[in-house]
Amino acid sequence: MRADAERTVRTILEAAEQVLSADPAATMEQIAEAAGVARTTVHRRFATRDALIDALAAWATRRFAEAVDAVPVEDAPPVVALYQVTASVLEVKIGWGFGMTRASASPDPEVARVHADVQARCEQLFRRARDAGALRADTDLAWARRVYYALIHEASTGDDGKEPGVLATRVVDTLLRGFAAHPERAV
Amino acid sequence: MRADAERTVRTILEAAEQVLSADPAATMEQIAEAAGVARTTVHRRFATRDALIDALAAWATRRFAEAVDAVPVEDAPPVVALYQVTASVLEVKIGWGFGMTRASASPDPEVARVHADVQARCEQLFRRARDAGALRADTDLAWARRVYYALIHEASTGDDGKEPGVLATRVVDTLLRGFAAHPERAV
DNA sequence: AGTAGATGCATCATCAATGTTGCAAGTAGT
DNA sequence: ACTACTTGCAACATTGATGATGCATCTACT
Repeated sequence: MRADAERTVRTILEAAEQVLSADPAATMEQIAEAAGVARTTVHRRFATRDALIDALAAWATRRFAEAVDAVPVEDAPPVVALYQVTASVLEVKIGWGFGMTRASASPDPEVARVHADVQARCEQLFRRARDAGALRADTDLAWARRVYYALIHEASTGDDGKEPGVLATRVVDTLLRGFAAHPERAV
Repeated sequence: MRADAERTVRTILEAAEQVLSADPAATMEQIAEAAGVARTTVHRRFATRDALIDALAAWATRRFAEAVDAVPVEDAPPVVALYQVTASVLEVKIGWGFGMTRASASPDPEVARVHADVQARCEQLFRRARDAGALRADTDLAWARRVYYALIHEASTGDDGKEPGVLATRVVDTLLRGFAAHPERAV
């Protein structure tokens, strides 16, 4: 593939993530328009709509895996690692958008594997944090992970323009402390 | 309208909420199937797909408004009121699903008004909580509200079968305290 | 400069979803 | 029991999205 074609593919995928996360029923036309290319070009690169979506899932998964891999999780205290992972993930602008939600159902087993792998790393990180005493001993890890995902999603879709570091601080801070002034006697 | 027709409309709306929140691009056929009626019946009750979606937004908004109105927010300490509102909202099984996300963009000004009203009550509740010292003084109310919505959404879409009270406890607890064992020195 | 590859544009076929209608069978409310 | 309403079913027209193709133009790489 020529270099300009490679760029086009990336542009289309980014536009697709953007458009589809806003409206999962968006048409190829809308995606093409957002990418600034003709609709036929999209079809030349991705045979069918499903093929585009699968490619998007694979792409988003790869980017997230890279973001997570970039952090030496094992070498830092759990909470520090959590912050670094969060910042790294938020660095990837695509948000916890359309591509990621489809990754687990991808027909490509490799994609599903990578996605499950990232999920497992996340789970593991929370377990370490709990075992290290950073999280309460009775923490429901599945619930904690879901809340973590939701917070990342909120942070990534909200007011943009903020530094990833600032957003990561907000996410981790909220995840750990909540909003109460006196948490120990909140409930 | 006859009583059985009234039931059918409700069944369709509930099925639509269920199906569309799982897949916003779902077809009328899928909705009809989920409702256990013929597709033509859906079209008889809702002239167009948009009409169905608008009706769904109106219906969901009304149910949420009722759930919020059922709580005497002013008569209780903010945190207690927050818990009660949460439980009341979670009682309404539809989750923070498809209907609610469309309510703010509804063509019916009355629906938009009610939706904005609920939002304002929520905002107000958080402000009271902050002013009363229950939330930290530097709390970003918009962020807190978004996190609150996200938590309700997660709680309502997760493992079902749990009592609304249990879920509400989990939501409010997470919102206020987070997961840290020692919040005061978490960050 | 030359060539293979890439894009835009116009056009076409196909298909699935939408929306409509008529009719027969069933049911709520009197 | 009667009637008006409701539903299911089958058939149909319409529309919009999808996907394919041929051709002219342009551009990246050698």
